[in-house]
Amino acid sequence: MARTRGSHSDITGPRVERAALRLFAKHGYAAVSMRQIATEVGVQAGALYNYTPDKQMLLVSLMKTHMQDLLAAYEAWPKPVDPLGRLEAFTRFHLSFNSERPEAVFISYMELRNLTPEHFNEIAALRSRYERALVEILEDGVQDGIFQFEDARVTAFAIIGMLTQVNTWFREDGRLSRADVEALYWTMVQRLVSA
Amino acid sequence: MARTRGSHSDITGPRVERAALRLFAKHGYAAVSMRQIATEVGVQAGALYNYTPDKQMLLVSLMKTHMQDLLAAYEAWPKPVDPLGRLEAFTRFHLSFNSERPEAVFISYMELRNLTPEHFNEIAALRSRYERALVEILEDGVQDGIFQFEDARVTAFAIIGMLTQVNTWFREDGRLSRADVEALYWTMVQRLVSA
DNA sequence: GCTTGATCTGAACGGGTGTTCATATCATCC
DNA sequence: GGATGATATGAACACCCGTTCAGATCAAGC
Repeated sequence: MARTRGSHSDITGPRVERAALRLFAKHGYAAVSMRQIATEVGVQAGALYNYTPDKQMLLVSLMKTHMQDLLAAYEAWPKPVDPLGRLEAFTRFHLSFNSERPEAVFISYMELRNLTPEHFNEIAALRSRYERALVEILEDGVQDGIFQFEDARVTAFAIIGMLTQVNTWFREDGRLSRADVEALYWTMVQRLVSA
Repeated sequence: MARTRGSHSDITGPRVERAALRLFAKHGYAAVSMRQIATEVGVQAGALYNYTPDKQMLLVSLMKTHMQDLLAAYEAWPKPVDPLGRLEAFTRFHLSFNSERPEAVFISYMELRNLTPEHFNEIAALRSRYERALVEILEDGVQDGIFQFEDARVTAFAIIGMLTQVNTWFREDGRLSRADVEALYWTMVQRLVSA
């Protein structure tokens, strides 16, 4: 038998990506086989190669898409002009965006080591564009005299580190709502930088 | 031929662990084969089974050892009695301990998903003992009136998140020394909690 | 309703996987 | 110096891997 229900390129393609995302996040890139992904999609392993040249590019595509989505969404996020408002926007954006796609966030951090150097550099460049956005906010705030700290880059790393860590413990049905968490972290971010 | 150079149980054992630690950290548990570990040790794959019942237990053993080392080292670390001094001790201990064994830290965070539920719970219990130590410092400081924040557990997570993240960017030969980093982060931790 | 092209199957490829075990080697003790 | 036990080899086991491809199937266009 061949396939039993017709042509579904535009349906199968996204399903392959979602299955790969889910399985890579759960078990790790190396631990997931093409046959497992195919089974989740409801297809034979060979059919996956209509949608990706190989397994590696499936991972690269997921990570690249995620980083590009991150940058695009951040650019589209409403931002005030004053540094304090921009810092609040960054904080809330980061928490909100990351909480909505924990699997992609996890993969994009965790599977960097499974990339070839070229792909790694590509992803790293996207990531550092995002980090630089925060550094610029911090530097602007210092010039305005409303922020104060010793090292903008380290402070930016600290902020991103503490915000990203939320995904490791936050649960939808837990003690705190998303709004609670946003409020708590925005308070902490302010403490970290306020003059 | 059999082995060519005699009995080395007490030498080979640690070498197996070190090789596994290095390779798991670099490529991920699932991506590393027993034959790769054996090659790094300079032995055939079968010989590894003199030192571990299977591959899974090799990982579990590394993670458990790391977490136990962490707790033991923290208990042995000199600690003042006042909350502020204890918080500084915790901060400096965490940075110092983690910077000395980045591979074990990485594995213990990254490979949790490759553990069976029982082993996962065992490791998670050790980890939360460590986290609870920080929470207690924070709560004591609030009672003394020298700390102030809205939620001790979230603050503890934030602190640990930002401290642990250092390992992702710190380089021995970078712009900042370990002492620089310790000082910067101790300042930031104080800002996060001071009344 | 026939053709075309996209999509999928199913089998096959060479090679790698974790693990076991009979056998060989060697350090140590008597 | 011969026996013993710990340690290592190397081959084998059954199975899974990513990838390829000829051929089957089906939707859409004429």
